[in-house]
Amino acid sequence: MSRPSDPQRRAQLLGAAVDYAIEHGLADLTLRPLADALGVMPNTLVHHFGSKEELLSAILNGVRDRLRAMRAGMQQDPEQAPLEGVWAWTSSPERLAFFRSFFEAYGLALRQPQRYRPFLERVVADWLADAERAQLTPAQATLELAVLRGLLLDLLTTGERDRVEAALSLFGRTRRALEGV
Amino acid sequence: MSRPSDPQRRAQLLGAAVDYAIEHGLADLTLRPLADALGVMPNTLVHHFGSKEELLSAILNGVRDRLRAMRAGMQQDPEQAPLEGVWAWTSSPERLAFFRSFFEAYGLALRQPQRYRPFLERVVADWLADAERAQLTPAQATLELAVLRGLLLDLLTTGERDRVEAALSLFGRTRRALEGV
DNA sequence: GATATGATTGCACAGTCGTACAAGAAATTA
DNA sequence: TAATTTCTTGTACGACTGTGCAATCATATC
Repeated sequence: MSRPSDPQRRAQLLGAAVDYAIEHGLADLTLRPLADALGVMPNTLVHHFGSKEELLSAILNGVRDRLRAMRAGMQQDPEQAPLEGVWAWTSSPERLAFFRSFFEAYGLALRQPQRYRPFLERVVADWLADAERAQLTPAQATLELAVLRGLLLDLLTTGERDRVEAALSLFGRTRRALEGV
Repeated sequence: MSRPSDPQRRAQLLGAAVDYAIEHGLADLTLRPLADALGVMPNTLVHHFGSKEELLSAILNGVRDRLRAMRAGMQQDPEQAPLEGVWAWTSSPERLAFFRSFFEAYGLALRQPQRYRPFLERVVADWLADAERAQLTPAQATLELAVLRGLLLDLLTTGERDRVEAALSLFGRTRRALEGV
């Protein structure tokens, strides 16, 4: 008796919006330029997401989901130590633009936790769940995540890959030293 | 022959603007509410800073300067290991609101590096300079900064202080283990 | 084919944005 | 006091914001 709602349409728009946001940033996002890029009217976005605020929240979740999906598809080099492998993948030049937007999203979410709670609830928990599967203790997983994200912040800030990777290598050595004790 | 320009006026306005930004956030900052809070007209801000964009850049630098000034005034407990002392000071509840804004500023700056270059140029370099004075190697200083900021991100995200501090303690142990080798 | 509903559009509106411009107030020197 | 410059204000304007409403198009069922 009626036209069924298309559940893929929202996901399709969201994917394109996430692409756009990663390229153009999140903080200054407005509906009209975004809608132009997607080839739709601003109203269409409001229709599918309710409001700009909800759209932005969905985009943040999309950025986080994309990180999770990217990491799930990551091929670990068996020659490398686990953390070094994750670092090599993470800090690869073609992914740095994404992580710039990731940290922008992270900063916005931290500033308005009630608004972006879904992002915050999983941005750490996802990693901990993966690490648990790798049989790390919560403390180990937490420390690895902190080192990884902290060093990534540094690399994005300064571009001084040698110094940053020397720090990572130092971390690897200290860890192995503890295991040897 | 003329009224002299007041060099303190700009600094005074900037200080109040930084206070306001730390309380209300940076991404959604607009001139009118800010000017209201400072008891001036929006034009006054434009007069002293040139434009909203330059004001925002000055605020970011102000946030970074405030962190530096706060850390310079930090009293280190001689009983504590250096890094644990810095962590205790950093993660103190009354400072978490500040660091929320700090990471918001950091995220915005990473997204538009040309616009906020002064912030980025010193947000890591300041720490490295301090660490060099403490006779740390660049790799050590870089790793400590990454651990500290990474764990702080985690704490701000999850509030799970026990897990985060367990990770810090683990880091301390691994470091001491390496020294012992 | 009629009909009902989702998806999209076009238009419009009220509100807010940054800021340009000109005038007044304040403060200094000649 | 007069002159000069900074600081501040008041007003105003055009641009842009998000989004509500009604109409139109598209796609399904009866």
